[in-house]
Amino acid sequence: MASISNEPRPLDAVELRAWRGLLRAHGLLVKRLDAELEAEHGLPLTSYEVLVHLADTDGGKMRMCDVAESVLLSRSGLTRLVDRLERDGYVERVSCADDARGAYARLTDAGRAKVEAASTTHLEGIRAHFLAHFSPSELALLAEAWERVAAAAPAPGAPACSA
Amino acid sequence: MASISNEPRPLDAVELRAWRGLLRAHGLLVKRLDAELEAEHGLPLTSYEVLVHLADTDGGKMRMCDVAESVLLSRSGLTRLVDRLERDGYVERVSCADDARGAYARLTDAGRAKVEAASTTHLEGIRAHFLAHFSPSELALLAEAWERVAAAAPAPGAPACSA
DNA sequence: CGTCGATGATTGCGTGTGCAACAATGGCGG
DNA sequence: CCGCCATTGTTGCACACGCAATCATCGACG
Repeated sequence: MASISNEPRPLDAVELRAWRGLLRAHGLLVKRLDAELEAEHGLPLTSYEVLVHLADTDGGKMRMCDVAESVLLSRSGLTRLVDRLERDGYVERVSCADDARGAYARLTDAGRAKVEAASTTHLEGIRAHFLAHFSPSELALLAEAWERVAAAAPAPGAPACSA
Repeated sequence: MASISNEPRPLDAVELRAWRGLLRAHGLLVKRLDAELEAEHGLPLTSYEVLVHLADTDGGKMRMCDVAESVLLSRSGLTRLVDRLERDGYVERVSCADDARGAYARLTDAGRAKVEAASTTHLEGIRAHFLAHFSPSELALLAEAWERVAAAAPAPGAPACSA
């Protein structure tokens, strides 16, 4: 790419639309998907995200800090969130044998049922509100690009606890 | 794996990476840019967004509800945010003559100076962490796509007060 | 001209989240 | 083996935000 000077020239129109569009589209999408999930399943989007990440693993359990990194939450934030999920019976904490400090969040049967039920409508929402606006080749491009972005933006200070 | 019949087919790998990548990239980007802005100018990203939108208008003033819609905040949220910006001397409230209910948020000289100073580093951040990972044609594609997404996801219930 | 529903802005309250502090444990070097 | 620092998870506190209620005002209709 053209070497960028530190000159603060403003963004051109396309750059501006690409950036602000990201902010706006993301905000609208998340708000909408969260509202749908909340309305149809009484489940906030962040809670759903946690359950999905757990469901994607063998045994449906993950270390707390790994979950936190996966959903971009602070450890304290995840503690409270798992408190709520545990109260609702969707996950349970299990201590792990090899590290007495650590704790797993493990999906319960109810939690797995919940996430499967919620997935149905959530996936429809993602398709309708997001995927529908991109061609397959555009999606492939996006998938690649996000990885470039994420790779260049490491989670601050933490290469994750299970690195 | 549980055999589910009425479940819509799950996202394929590309769709999944496109969607989760959006969530993750957005989260990382916003966190990083917010941290930079906070560190170098003591200005949270949301506050900066408000100031920028004001600076983009003639006279540097906007109706409160328009600002709220622009930055995807609730009216109450914006009220508090403008409270803080006013306390810091970056904006001031001015009542408008033609609608006694309404109020403008108007950029002060200090606010304009602040947003210009912050823009310098913020634009660098956007270029370095976001724009740098896309080619010009990809940016053009994104700009278009976000508008399709946003057009299909109207702000719930409100076509904006100054529509 | 008076009334009524709609709209703009603010406030009370509840909630979700991050930061800093803490206790418990792991892992490493002396 | 012991001491020292890093890491994990939790808790206290503060803060930003949304929702619902409220007040003032606008616009329209009879």
